[in-house]
Amino acid sequence: MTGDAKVYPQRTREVAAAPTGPLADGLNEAQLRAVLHGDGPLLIVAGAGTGKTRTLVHRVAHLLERGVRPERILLLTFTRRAAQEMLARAERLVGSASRGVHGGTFHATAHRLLRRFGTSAGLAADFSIMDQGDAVDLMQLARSAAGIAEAKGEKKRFPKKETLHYIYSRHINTERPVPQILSEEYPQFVEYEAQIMRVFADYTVRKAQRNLVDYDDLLLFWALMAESEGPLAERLAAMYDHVLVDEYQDTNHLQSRILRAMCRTTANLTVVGDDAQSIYAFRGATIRNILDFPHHFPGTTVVTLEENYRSVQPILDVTNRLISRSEERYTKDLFTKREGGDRPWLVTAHDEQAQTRFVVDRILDLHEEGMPLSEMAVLFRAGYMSADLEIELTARKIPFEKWGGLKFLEAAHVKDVLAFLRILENPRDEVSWYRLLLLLPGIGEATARGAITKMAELAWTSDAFGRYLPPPRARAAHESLVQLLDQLRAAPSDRKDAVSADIARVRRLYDDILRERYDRVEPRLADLDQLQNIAAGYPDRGSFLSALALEPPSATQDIGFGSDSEDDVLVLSTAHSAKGREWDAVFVIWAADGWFPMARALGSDEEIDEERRLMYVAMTRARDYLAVTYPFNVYDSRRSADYTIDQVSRFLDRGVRDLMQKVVVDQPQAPVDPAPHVASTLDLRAILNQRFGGL
DNA sequence: ATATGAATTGTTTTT
DNA sequence: CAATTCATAT
Repeated sequence: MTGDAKVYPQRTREVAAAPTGPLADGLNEAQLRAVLHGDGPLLIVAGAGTGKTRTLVHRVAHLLERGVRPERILLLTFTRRAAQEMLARAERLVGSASRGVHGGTFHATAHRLLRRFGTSAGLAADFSIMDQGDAVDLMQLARSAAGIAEAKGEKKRFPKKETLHYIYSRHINTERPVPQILSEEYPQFVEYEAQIMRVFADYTVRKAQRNLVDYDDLLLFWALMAESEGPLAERLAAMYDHVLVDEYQDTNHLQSRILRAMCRTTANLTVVGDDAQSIYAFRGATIRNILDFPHHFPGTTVVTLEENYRSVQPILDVTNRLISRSEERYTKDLFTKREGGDRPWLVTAHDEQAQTRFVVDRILDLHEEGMPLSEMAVLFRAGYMSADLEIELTARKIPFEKWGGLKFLEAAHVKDVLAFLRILENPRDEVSWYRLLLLLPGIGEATARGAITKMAELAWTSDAFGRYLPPPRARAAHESLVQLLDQLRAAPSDRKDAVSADIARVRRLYDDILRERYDRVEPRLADLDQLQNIAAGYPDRGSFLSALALEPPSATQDIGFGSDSEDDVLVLSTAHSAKGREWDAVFVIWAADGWFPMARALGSDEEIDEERRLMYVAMTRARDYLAVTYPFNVYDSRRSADYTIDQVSRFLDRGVRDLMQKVVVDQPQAPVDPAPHVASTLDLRAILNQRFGGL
């Protein structure tokens, strides 16, 4: 590739992907060393755009050609999408021989293993998986059951359910004791240590009683099984001859324990990662994993990939300097043979609207020059920051797709419907019962609790709810729910669209409830239609629910049905969701201090470093064109009626800025005539007030 | 005990 | 800005 103008064939994505051909073809010396590495631990330190995925794919292909059976290879990736993409590319190299390679996320793999071996480790076979929201709900039940004496007048400082869950999750994922987490991160809660521990104990008991497994359990149970003594652990360790892990910098301590246990006999572990792109510390990930890898696995071969195939040199100059401000890292200085290219732009916009206008105008310019929309992306720190842009794009009829925003599985109405399916699958699912009962007219907290207690007494048999006697005002609702559940249980489950049909039945009852409870009814109903479509792709309720918990379809477009009318779409994405992707042109917006880095992520040096790496990830997504923008005046709704003057992000310090071209965008066209001042005695408010007697 | 309406509040990132 | 929490009426 050169810096010359590109020719865009219909489907650029394929062209941008790896050149295929004979195995060794098109690989540089370092990549080849990694691919051909024999047995034993291998650490590939791969900078952004250095062909990390390609190397991993080729290595899988190489192992297969060496005669390793596909089902004895485990490929762990960060997202399911990444796994699929790699396996597809491997297939292009070696054909169908690659089918059968096990691939997926840590969580999905844990799930598979637990379904298969969990019963030998004392786990009930039909457990359900809780997503984060469910876990928080359950934590709330434990929290209120603990009867924390929250003196009314006093500032009740006991942590909220979300915080409790977060602390619990950190404890599992980072393996630090709870008291330590409290004293280091939540000193204000140290005094509640005893109660917090009690809530956690109760939470754990509830999970067991209700046959529920949360995300953290998936990893924890896998680790415990694999590390145990005896035949089960041996079986697990003998399952795979080779384990390969992508994005290793984003794994946590628990995950590294799992890997050590799974590879204890062969030590055939390959990990790929870039410490400079570690952006998941909030989830317990630690760059110690990648920095200490050679120590954990004696005899490790380290291969460093430094040649960048993605970006033009001026972009690399900027990103190299940006990341050089980080402290501890494997030093890599990325270089490229790609010539030409413009220096990245640093755009100071007068305000948010000017920023939006600049981005949209540039996108249209580039598009007119022949760049497809699908080769451009706009990146930002947090989902809500694209709101203004989305409005403008819609107005100008530019098709776009948003990643990592609102997930419709988290929408209340979708969770409501799923609650029905869940109690069918797992009648003991207290969280879902509770949610569902509260939906019914005439049933509130107290009644719901009573019903659940009664059902527990009746040992959760399928007719337990029918035998519960509701108070008179809830009669009708109880009756119709009993009927619905009977119908659902009686429905044939072997039909192809059984799950979808279940949802349709649920909606005969639920749609009316929805209309009552929520506004913006139409889009919500559309979501439910969408849910039915997704469900049609699954053979049965159980697999549908598990899949949903582990791989939520990220955008509605993700779902594959109907709405892919547009082929050439612009991508809007959070920096997190953009990881691992690349585009010809990238816009990083809201690069103002307090927004990127976010104000609330500035607590410690570690957090600031992580924010810097996040910006590094965002900027290194660009191949040919990069623009970083920030608005100067921002209307801050929190302080009423005042503008704040924003500073450019602290990461774009003097040295970094020197490598960029500075552009200032004012208000090029005056926006809609700002209220022509006409003297008038008309007072609209007063007129309206008089109408109602002038209160 | 529930339902409804008002106030408030706090707002990342994801498996 | 929406979702949660809080207070009040039924």
